[in-house]
Amino acid sequence: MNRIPKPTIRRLAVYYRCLERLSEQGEESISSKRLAQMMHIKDSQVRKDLSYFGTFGRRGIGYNIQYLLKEIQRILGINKRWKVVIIGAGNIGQAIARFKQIEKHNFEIVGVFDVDVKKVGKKITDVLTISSMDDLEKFIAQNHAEIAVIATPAEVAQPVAERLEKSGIRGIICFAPVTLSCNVPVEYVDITVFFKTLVHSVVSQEYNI
Amino acid sequence: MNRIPKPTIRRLAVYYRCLERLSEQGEESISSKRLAQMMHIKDSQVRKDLSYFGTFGRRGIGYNIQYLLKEIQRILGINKRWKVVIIGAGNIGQAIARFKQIEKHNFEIVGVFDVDVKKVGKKITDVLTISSMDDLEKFIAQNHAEIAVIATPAEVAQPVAERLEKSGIRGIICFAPVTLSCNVPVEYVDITVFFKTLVHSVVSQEYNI
DNA sequence: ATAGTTTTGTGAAAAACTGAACTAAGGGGG
DNA sequence: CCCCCTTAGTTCAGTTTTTCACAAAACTAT
Repeated sequence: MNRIPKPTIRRLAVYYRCLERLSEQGEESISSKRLAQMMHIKDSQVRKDLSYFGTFGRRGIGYNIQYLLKEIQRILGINKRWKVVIIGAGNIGQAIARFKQIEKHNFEIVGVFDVDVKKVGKKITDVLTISSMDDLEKFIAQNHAEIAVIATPAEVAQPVAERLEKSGIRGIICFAPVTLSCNVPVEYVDITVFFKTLVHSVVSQEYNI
Repeated sequence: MNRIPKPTIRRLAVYYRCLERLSEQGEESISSKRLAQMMHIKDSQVRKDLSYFGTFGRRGIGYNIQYLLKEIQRILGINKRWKVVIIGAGNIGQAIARFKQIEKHNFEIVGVFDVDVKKVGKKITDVLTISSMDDLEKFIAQNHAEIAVIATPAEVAQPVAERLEKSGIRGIICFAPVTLSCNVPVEYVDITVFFKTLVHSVVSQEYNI
């Protein structure tokens, strides 16, 4: 199987989002052209992206929305429920824990952990209470959590990642501003990086006038 | 001036983060090789990225950390203080408003807005109180805010973006799961997309064994 | 049927990005 | 001073990703 571009995977997740929206609006099918317009990309990009995985459309017609949703679900691996633990109950950790959208997309937050003993026991939502870091490994094993969110300060992110990996976690979303060394896939989300790249676009636009 | 790759800009923000860390540790200079190792990329990539903007190092020696920090600051446009408004005081909006890292990086959150009249007047931090959407345009003009964070539900993101653009906002960070139509730069941060791309890596790893 | 229109899937070309290799500096030690 | 090691800047080749362009398929109307 030939390699699939990383940007293609990202776009697949965005196609999914568009298709959900269209589905809610009662639409039944869509063309690559319209889907591309929704995302401000080229229609050929949409078709190429999908063609990496098979043929899902019908010439002259377009794509059946429900069918394509199912297929993208399968391709991305979101056709099963994933259990997620969050490490670090600061601003970001708590926001993620409370973020409804994640639950809706087949991710279930099963635990939130913090080193701060004053935070342990505090309720985050109706069903989530902050646990102690001491219980991390046991909890992950007992609950079969496979995904972890690192929302700790940068200094402790690496050791935390190592504990997670040893406990059987299979993928990490890292909000800490560090590059981790570990053998499971990691997605980095450094919020400040988005701010910085944004202002670069803002200031460099000035010269293009 | 020839176009600069978007990935280069993103990496520049990450170089900055690494240099800050090194600076805190009392380091004075660094080689492209070590910087590359910190980020798990190739050293030639580091040199290539920097060379788009000038020559900042000394052969045989490396880069002076303080000098390179200043230069990247200038390149990215974070050598001035940017005023930021946040639209939507839900989970994400509030978390961003309270997020210390952003303030540290020369972004100042000056206002938080929500349509919910029950939220208006509520304190988010010592200095931030939720304002009414009715006051948005006047507030942006009076406070000279240039950056906005959209943390609203998807349905209202587009009209909000249009109001922001008309009010003089020059760049938008969009947490809402939509693609906006507007004439100012936008950075999209759809948290659920990160979860989805992550699990794709996780499941596709299974086959690569 | 047949012609016309729409739209997919795909191979090939173009563009964008990365990486290896080379050249030129810079410093240290004998 | 000369040799050797280190490391930045640059060039060019290789790889990846996007875009183009067109054949094939499917529907509509006549």
